[in-house]
Amino acid sequence: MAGTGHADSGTFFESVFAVVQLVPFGRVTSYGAIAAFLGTKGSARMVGWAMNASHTSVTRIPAHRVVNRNGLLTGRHHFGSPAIMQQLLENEGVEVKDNQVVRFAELFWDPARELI
DNA sequence: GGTGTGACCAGCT
DNA sequence: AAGCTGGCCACAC
Repeated sequence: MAGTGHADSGTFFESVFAVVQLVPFGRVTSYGAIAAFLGTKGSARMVGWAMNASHTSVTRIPAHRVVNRNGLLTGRHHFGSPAIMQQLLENEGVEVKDNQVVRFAELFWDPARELI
């Protein structure tokens, strides 16, 4: 309580973290999909903002599996190095080219469709 | 307590 | 066709 620094103080963040952690290995999802799954459709920005706090969470969040609707690695700059996100994705077998996930439609993991 | 911002999305010009 | 603005909600100062 008294969120003085504990990022887990918020429910929304925990929900986002939980969904991201549920993303299978070698799969990717989008901010809007998570937002829609949480019921806050249109608030995809909050998901991205939650990801920003993901590194504050004690739990390791595979934020590299979260990309924008176009499959573009928009948040690559927030990993400390712009190449880390792509490196992590390629490490999982996800091919990335031009900061974009190849076969994004096939690797796309929708929580509202597969998680249920 | 109000204002600003943010790793987006979709629509309008 | 392409660029930009608005809108959405939650967190920090």
